[in-house]
Amino acid sequence: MAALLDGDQHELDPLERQVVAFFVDGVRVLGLPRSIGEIYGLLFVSQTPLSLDDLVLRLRISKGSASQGLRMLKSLGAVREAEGGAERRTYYEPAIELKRLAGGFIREQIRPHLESGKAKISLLAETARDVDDPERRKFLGDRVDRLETWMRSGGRVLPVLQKLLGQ
Amino acid sequence: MAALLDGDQHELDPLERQVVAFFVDGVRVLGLPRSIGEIYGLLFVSQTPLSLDDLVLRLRISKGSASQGLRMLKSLGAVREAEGGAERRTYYEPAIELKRLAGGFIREQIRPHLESGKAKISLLAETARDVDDPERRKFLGDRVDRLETWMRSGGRVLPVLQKLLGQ
DNA sequence: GGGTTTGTTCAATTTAGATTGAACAAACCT
DNA sequence: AGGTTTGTTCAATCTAAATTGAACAAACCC
Repeated sequence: MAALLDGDQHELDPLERQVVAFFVDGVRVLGLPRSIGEIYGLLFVSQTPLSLDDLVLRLRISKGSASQGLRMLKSLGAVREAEGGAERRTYYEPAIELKRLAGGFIREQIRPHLESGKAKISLLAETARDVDDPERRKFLGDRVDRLETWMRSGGRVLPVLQKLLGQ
Repeated sequence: MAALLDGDQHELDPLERQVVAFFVDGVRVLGLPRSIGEIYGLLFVSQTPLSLDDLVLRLRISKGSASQGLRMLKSLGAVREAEGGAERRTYYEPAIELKRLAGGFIREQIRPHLESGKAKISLLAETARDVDDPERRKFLGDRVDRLETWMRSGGRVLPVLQKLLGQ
């Protein structure tokens, strides 16, 4: 029978809620969905690894959300499957080294956009070269150069960022 | 009478559309609304400063969007009011120095979150100190320390970022 | 084989937040 | 004064993206 008064033993305690809320805010700043913050947050306060079903039960999110959220967190290098447990189901634990977290985010979220940005600028440069009016063409060439400078700066900054965060 | 065949002289030409689309994608990565990218993008390709009405007319966005978008862009230091023109209405031009753009973004979007993050971690630390079970308390203390380390790293990185982008 | 557990996929739904547009205010004119 | 231009505000609407949940698949059991 279902528990009376909704007195679920599944609910988060106040501390867990505080931590989860912290990470929900955190990932929003990074432009990631709320569920990512909830999942990572709960893993972060947990003393033991958690399974997908644990996340569904305690966070009251759907299996779909939990599955997709874990996939993204794995691709970011922010969670890993726990070793050991000869169990059937897999348990997850958080990566807590900033170096790894920042590295995954840069690799998965920033670099791809930087690359596609460079490609779009190349196309832009072509379009700008075909402009008839010489003065307009010159102006556009300057703007395109400016964009290329931005991208170069971005490319130079990322490795430094990674190095500084790896400590 | 309205123009026949929707042959508006207001529509963006293909090059302008390409540039606007570039910035729309760009600001989405930064978590800013589409209209911000449209406005900055059109200013960026324009050889002359543009007024709020110019933006409304050419981008076909509402006056509300244009007004709020310009306000945010001003707060980010990404646009400024053009000098000269003794006109009544104000004209805007884009800031194109990466140093200024990155500085504004860091000041307006990143630092506030970093500060509020530190505050939330302090509260978290208090909550964690009150936990009864000693083992649990120790674990949570470690996690809180980890968060504090992250924030310190973040704080150290920002000035370096600004310095590197200012070139 | 059938039954159970664990996890994935994706069309339909929900929701957060961006956009609209009408009312309002401010600054100018004659 | 009243009229016009320029820009702001904010409740209502719209839309893009996150979430759901049911169907499906895969891996194990007996």
